[in-house]
Amino acid sequence: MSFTEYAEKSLREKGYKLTKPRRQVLEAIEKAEGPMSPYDIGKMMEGKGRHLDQVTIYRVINLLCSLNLVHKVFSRGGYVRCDLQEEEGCHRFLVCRGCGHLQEYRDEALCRQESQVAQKLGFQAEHHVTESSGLCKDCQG
Amino acid sequence: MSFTEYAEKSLREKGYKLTKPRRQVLEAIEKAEGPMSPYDIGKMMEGKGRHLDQVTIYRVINLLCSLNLVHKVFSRGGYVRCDLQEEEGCHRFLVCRGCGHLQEYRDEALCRQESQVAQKLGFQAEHHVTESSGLCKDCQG
DNA sequence: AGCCAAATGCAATAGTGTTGCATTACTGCC
DNA sequence: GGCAGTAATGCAACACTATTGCATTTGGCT
Ligand SMILES: [Mn+2]
Ligand SMILES: [Mn+2]
Ligand SMILES: [Zn+2]
Ligand SMILES: [Zn+2]
Repeated sequence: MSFTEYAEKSLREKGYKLTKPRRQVLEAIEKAEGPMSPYDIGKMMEGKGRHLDQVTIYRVINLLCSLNLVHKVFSRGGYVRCDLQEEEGCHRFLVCRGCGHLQEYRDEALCRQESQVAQKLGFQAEHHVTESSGLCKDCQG
Repeated sequence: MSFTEYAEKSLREKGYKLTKPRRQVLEAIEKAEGPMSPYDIGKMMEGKGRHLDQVTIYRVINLLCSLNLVHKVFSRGGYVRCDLQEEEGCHRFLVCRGCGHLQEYRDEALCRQESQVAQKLGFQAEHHVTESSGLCKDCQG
């Protein structure tokens, strides 16, 4: 199931309407290679003759983020589609400082250890947001 | 050694000038309880009768960030002083969703494991940025 | 005191994000 | 397929975040 298909299914199941702006934003994010800002999406639409209000784009993105269908990449600015459809737990990112390549991953053991370290400090962790920077396979050596 | 003292010492040692705007920003960040935006700092100054240009505040903050004297807290917006003076490695944050309380910590084992997981994916990690959300001691139970 | 590189101030510009309210358009139902 | 009701969008306005270029000032040095 493609990203857009999965996202549309998720929206339906949760009672959200499947509107034209939502479809368009999903399509834009599906096609994009890297993180897109809401502004980028607006420009892309404009380039195709269509028009989407900035506020609408923000609202759509917020919804998608809240459903974990897209994630904000803090170290880069912008939003990317989730590549780990329906995999539970915390989704993390590897960000290559050479080529900008982004990889999403998940690791339960890491979550456990992270929560355990927090516990020692008296903190009850619920969610971990991590972005590691470094070099991807292609950019090493 | 207080935050400001340590920061001023660091700036000197690295050949940066110790200017009035830099002192003022350091003082503002030292006093602040939570993360401050550059705009917040500007308003605070204005409130005290002084005036600092926004651009200057941004430049000072960028410098302090590059020296790891302050950190940006992505999940909240805004910048906080580093509480782990001169402790090597990746500094992480625990962010309470109840009261907003912020705690900075460090854990080498966590870094090792995180880098190891990345390695398995062919990625050579150099730095980890983590913000965990959950409940602090006071906000539990 | 005087030099000068570094840093600041100012002006302009662009991107990010939010709110309120009138209008539109999905969805479910007949 | 039309209709009703609610959810979502469009628009207008606004506030905050961030960057650039250039003229001017100033901290650190001799
Ligand atoms: Mn994900
Ligand atoms: Mn720190
Ligand atoms: Zn790379
Ligand atoms: Zn708390």
